[in-house]
Amino acid sequence: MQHINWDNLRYVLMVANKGSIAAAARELEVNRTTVLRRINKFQENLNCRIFDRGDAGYVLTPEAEKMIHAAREVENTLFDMQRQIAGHELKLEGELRVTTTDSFMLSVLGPHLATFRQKHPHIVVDVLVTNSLLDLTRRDADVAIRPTSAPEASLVGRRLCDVEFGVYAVPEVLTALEPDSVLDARWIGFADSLQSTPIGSWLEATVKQQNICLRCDSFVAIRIAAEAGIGLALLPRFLGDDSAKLVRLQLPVDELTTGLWILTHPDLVRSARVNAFVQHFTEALSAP
Amino acid sequence: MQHINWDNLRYVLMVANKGSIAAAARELEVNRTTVLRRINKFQENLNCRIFDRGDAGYVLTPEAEKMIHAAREVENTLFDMQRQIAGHELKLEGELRVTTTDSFMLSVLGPHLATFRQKHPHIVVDVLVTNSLLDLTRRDADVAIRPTSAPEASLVGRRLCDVEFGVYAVPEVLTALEPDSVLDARWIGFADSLQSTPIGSWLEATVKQQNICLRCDSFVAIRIAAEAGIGLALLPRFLGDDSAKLVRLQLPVDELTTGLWILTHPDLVRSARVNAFVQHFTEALSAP
DNA sequence: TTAATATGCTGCATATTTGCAGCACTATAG
DNA sequence: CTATAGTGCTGCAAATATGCAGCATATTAA
Repeated sequence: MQHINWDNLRYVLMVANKGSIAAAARELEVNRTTVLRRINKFQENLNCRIFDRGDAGYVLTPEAEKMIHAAREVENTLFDMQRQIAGHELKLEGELRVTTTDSFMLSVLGPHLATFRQKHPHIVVDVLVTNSLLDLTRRDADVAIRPTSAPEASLVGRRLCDVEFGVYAVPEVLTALEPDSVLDARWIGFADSLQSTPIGSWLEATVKQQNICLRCDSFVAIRIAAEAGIGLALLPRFLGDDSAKLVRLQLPVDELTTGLWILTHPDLVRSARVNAFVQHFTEALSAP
Repeated sequence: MQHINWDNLRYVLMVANKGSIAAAARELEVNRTTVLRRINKFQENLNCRIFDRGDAGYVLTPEAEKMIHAAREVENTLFDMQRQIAGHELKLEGELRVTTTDSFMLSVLGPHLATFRQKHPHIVVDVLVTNSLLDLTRRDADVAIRPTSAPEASLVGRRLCDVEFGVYAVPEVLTALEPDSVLDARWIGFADSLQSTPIGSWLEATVKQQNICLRCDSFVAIRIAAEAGIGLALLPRFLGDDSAKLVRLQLPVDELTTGLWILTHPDLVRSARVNAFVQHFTEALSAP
């Protein structure tokens, strides 16, 4: 009996998740051919057809559903295991993965990463700047710094500071405004992960859909668009006030003030590296 | 972050089970160096020391205990999965693993394997002749043919026929016997898996320990030893009666009559191959 | 004591896996 | 319609994993 290669299971699961060899290969950061061959080898060893060819990739056979369920169990067990191990790591050295958005990278993390590096020269920080949410459960990242009104219950962390918002535009846009017609003007909206935040909800409730003329998933990009005169923009004040071209409107949006949080997985709270990082940024950014 | 190779987990688990690189390599049927390198790679990627050097191999570090527990869970999940898949295999082709002892191979399976092969030419039967018990849960084998008074509750199967026993010896040994001193004579005893059977218990209760001058884990080997004049032997009648050199004693051992069973795992009862095999041998061997 | 057997580990040769380039096919946009 | 972008798949070259031989050390048996 031929042993199945357990590592091929990881590939099978990714193809099942992503729906195609090519997409799975991108996620796994290997060549497409590798994924194809491993899938075929796995099916051959197991003597079981897991995938059928679909229009745009691979679809699971009905009989493989249970198998994928088992594979997911295995994956969860192994992620748990890895977090447990990482959570007990007491050395102030090695890799630490931190995720945040481009805007907070620009404004918040940049200066303090240098001081952290000076204090802990043997910790290698991988900063993952992305405007989509990385999954701390799956070890996509060890620490997340992001704004949220209510952190996920499964994570632990602390509030670093408040992020205040303001509505901004270039003077040309403001001049063209009719009195009391701010909400009928052209606005820059939110895409993807920004859409499902409280500020995204606010904008959706406040501005008519046809008045949204552009959507971005990044505050930096929104600022650039606003500076180009595309429309009104709701921005964190640290970004808007910092622009030489933008003027802030006297539109009260205090209720949108949001906490900036530093979060990690409960399994990682005892990790020396994670602790060092959280402590450093808490001290650097906390309100007095 | 470096992905851990899930297949290395299989190696880690085997080293944990066997206690040394060398023993694990034998079990996994790979070179020792391969095991060593995979262990080291796994520890390096996980940044966690799993094993310490012991006097005679590798011992688990205390912090790795939880990890091994998780690995065992993974293993069980994957064995379950494989059995589920194999259990739904409807083709009368491919590999089938059958385990039995050398004595039943000689006397029972041999002739009927040929007729099975004629009937099902696309099923490849791997016969695992061993006097130790293979684990059907772990897929060491798909079907077991062995004598037992009570099959394991977790397995399913049927009773093929009765195996009657008799006490045998060569005439020279019988001539040297004092009257009514059979139980004080020299006997050939049972080793390993035969020891913990009802016949093993009977012999232990019936013959004094100092009168056991040899132990074997195989009835074929016991017959050979008896034919060499070493002592008295308790043998299945199909083996003893078939010997030109051995004489059967008029010692009543009817209560030792044991069922010969064909067993499989519940997950495999719907497999076409398993069913074909079980049916064939049931018909061939069942009492009328 | 010596010899044999077991263990882990290192360096070189061989085998296997992976990446790359390209092909065929399908769907979409201009 | 053509061009582009996406998909899966095949064959060759490069990279990686594995096996083999041998060394060092420890244990056991004669």
